[in-house]
Amino acid sequence: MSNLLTTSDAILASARSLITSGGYNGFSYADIADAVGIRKASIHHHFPTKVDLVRTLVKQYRCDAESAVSSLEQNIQNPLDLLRTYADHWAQCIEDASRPFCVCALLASELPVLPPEVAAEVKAFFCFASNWLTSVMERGSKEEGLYLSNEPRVEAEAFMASVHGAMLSARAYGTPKVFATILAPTLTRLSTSVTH
Amino acid sequence: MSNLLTTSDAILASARSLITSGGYNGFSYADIADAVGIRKASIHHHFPTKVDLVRTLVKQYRCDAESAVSSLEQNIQNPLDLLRTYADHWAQCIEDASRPFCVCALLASELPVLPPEVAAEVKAFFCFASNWLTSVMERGSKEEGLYLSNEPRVEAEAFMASVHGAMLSARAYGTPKVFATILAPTLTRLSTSVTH
DNA sequence: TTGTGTCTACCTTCTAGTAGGAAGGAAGTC
DNA sequence: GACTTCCTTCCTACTAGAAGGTAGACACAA
Repeated sequence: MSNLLTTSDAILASARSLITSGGYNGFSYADIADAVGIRKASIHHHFPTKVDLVRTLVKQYRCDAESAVSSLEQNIQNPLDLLRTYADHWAQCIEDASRPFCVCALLASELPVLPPEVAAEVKAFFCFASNWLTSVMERGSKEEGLYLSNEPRVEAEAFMASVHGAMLSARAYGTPKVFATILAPTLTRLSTSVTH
Repeated sequence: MSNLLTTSDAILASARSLITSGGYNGFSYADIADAVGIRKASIHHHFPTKVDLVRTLVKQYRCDAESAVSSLEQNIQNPLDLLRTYADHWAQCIEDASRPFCVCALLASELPVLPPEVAAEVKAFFCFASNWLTSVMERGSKEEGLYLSNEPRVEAEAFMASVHGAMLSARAYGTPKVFATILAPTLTRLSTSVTH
């Protein structure tokens, strides 16, 4: 019941935290029950099956990202600043350990064993992120601020891959700073071109 | 037993394939028993616990990588060619779907819920890969062939992150070719520097 | 009086792991 | 050669606990 959020929200929040730790098969309804302070059966009332829960979670994650992106676009016009803000967002999440991993990046690694409904939502997130980054790259190269060496779509995919790979490295080394260290050169390269 | 490999090798091979599909919590001894054609209890004879099995697997994976790298170094001198071969290796694995993911990259995403012994082996692999790539970058910038915009260590980490992120994208989109598409610009950038 | 949220109690299936025995080979002893 | 002993490998049969999920009752509010 509702202190700040509804039980259903608390379940989703707990599930997200558990998924970012260990993926789809790394948590159970019992774990959520412990974290939220209710019984397993109560979770089934809100989300009849685990698939329902995670599908809802990923869909909501994507919707949140979509609205965050559109409010970002209203506040920041410069494409390079948009990319910087995007990278900073993840850098902060990793430093704070609040949300140390992108839910969808983590679930993507488990894709072959994910229930199809969940897998579809994860794919949809990748498409959304790629499309947005591509649009930012396009604007940056047409207008000003970004120097692309390849087509916008390719630069977008490469940028997203760097972000996801850097998350993995930060987790593997246990040193959050490595995320920013990896991303900084990528951003520098997009903002200017050095001659040899 | 023993057509081409011992039972113990067959178990390890099966476990690796299962881990690359769904991670540490994504497979069970029953899955391996089905795949290898023996009973669960027989697996426990070779690897008393699941931790034993996966620790052995990851350690062997790292040792294989170390010997593969040192034989690579004997055949290929040019640093850029080394990086290209490294990227090609993974591109082929992903295309063939034989080993579509680096075991350690996948396990790294689950690190927080991994048994400590396994987590330590995964970290050791990251350190090995990073050290090797750093040495390649150093040689490439000192001798010839590579144009680095940053310190060798940073370039190495960024390169590794690109590889891991590209694996994730290839899996998410279900299109293996995206791996090569993402890596190609990175290799081009290291091989030459474009002016604007 | 109908719906919502929670509970206890239970079910089935899967989980890693154990106990103990059967089969077979290798090696030593007579 | 025959016998014993040991070791390895695999088996059947089992355990305890965790997994996802269900049934049905209680409380309370609209």
